[in-house]
Amino acid sequence: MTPESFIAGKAVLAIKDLYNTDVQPSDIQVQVTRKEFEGDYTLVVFPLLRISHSSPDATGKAIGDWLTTNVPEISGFNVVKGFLNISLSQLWWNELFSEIASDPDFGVLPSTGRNIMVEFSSPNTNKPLHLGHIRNNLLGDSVSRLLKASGNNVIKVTLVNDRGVHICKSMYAWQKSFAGATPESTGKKGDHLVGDCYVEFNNILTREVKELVAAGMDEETAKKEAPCMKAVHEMLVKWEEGDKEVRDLWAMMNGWVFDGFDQTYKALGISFDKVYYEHDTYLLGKELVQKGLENGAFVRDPDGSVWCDLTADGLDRKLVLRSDGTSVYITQDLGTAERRFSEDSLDSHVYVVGDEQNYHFAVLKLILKKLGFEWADRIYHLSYGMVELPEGKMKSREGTVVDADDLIEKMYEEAKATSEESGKLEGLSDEEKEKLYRMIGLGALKYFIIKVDPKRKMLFNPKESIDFNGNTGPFIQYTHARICSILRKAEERGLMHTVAEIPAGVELSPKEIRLVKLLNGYPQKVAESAAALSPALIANYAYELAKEFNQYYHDTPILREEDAGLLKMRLVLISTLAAVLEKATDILGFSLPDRM
RNA sequence: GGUUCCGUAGCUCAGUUGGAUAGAGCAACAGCCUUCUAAGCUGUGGGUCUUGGGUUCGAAUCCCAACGGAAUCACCA
Repeated sequence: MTPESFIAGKAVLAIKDLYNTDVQPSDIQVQVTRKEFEGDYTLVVFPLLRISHSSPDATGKAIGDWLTTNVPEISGFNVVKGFLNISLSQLWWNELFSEIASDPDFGVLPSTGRNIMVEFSSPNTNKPLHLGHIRNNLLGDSVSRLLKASGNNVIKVTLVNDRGVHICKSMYAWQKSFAGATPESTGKKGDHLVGDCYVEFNNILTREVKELVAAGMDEETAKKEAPCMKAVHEMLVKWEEGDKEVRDLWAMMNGWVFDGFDQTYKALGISFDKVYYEHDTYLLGKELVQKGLENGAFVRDPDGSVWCDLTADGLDRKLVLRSDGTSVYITQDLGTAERRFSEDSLDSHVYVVGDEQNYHFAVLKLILKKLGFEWADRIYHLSYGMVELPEGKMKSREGTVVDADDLIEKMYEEAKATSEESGKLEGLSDEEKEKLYRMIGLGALKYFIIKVDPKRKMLFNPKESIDFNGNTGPFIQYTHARICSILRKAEERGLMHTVAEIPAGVELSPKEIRLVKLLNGYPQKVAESAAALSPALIANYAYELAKEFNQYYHDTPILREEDAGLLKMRLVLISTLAAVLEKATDILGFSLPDRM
């Protein structure tokens, strides 16, 4: 039981006794007392005034008196402007502390038995990953970990967009300008090579459009009539027909890209349980069109196209099948959703996709509902904002994208430079050092991305890069390293630190109580965070906990403490802190070093 | 134009069922390493929470309007 609910429960009894009125514990507002006031938890009395028919102060005092008299765990109170600040006894804190410290599964929520699929990353295979993809990947990975920590079975999947015009463009440009070039021959990572082809295609297109416009054609038409565009569409048709030459080229170039992506995923520490490829799934959903026509959800226009009318829901009419009988993007999304829910017995499905597709997902859910799928309500679009640069959106054509591989490497370099400067890593092997630099660089990057509320767009300034001081991943890593350092030294001295060894009657200081309070809030934070699909809440929690420890560390002796009981208690406390920090950052997707 | 989202310190961001004097980090300035790791700690300055109304004991938070920004509304994916 949390202290909040404990106090609320007792307050219910107090109100019954004092005012002869029945209220529910949920009617009682209890929050952690703000730093500047004395007390541990605060009961807000304003909502109770209509029951007490008395002033805020008098009501607070009456309830406070009742609680201190009747509840041994409550040791005192004060009332400030309608806020009843309650202090809990040392005994209470000792018990709560040992409960938390002795539970190895603290913060692991009970199993829900629910199967949740999380789709994220879902890259196109015509260019390498950039910072925008990093946000998607890190969010998806972290949300998966979060949902798992809250007791769900999580299936991480990605849908690779490996077919379509975009990849044909790269293929065409390769034939035209790069024929024969391979990752091996150029020494380029495969996805980057294919990305170069894509850029080259745009150069060709621009050139051709310019010529056509110079010859008197308007730009719109020129973009369609350009020889390279026509060639690309021809290529797409050939691909669909299964033309061997086109398919071979496609398979080869996609292979390069997959190799490149694998390296990036590995560097980010990200993996999937299942990989879907669009060339396998893009025809799904057609049978659902038939179903929709039968149950009246869809209508067929005279030209043969099929639509879903969503105007009654405040949206537009949505095309689900072209007049030529081919499907559109949403058709395959309908089909894949249906297939996944039945194949994997899903209870819900989270799609990590940028907020530019909010409309698409609103439409998707609505149509699925109209098709009669009750699970449509359990589809969640984890919509996140774009990553912007100081000069605005990233534009691959203007060369303003922040490349994922470059950024990861840069973070590693900075971690290395900072570490070498500090000179604290003496005695570690080169291999261990390398591992550490990677860990710190990745921690900095991941925390930087994850700490921001997903739904907000965020800004990345390449010039300022990502900090290693202050509210950052390395700060949390550093905190952990500090704790480990103390525990190492304690071990060298043969000092054990188990809850059982703490003598009875050891008193927690106000700062220690603050730490226990924070620790105590962790499970609830996980639950809240999962409900909101926002790992940012965990990130902020981890920072708060680390910050609180550093303040505590600064003015509280641990190994130098002479009182053996206090020393034991403090060792237990800091090892519990380290454990919770590890759990929290594990959800965020990065690791904490033992030293740095 | 319709719909949706956003607007908090110079900058980047917290602030979640409405609660006390709106908080961190960065940047600036002033301190703290002979003492458990200074990637740390302490302090100073910095705010019309875009604006104006409303709801109420109480609003950054909820409602309405205005202003500013973003996304989207394809027989594209």
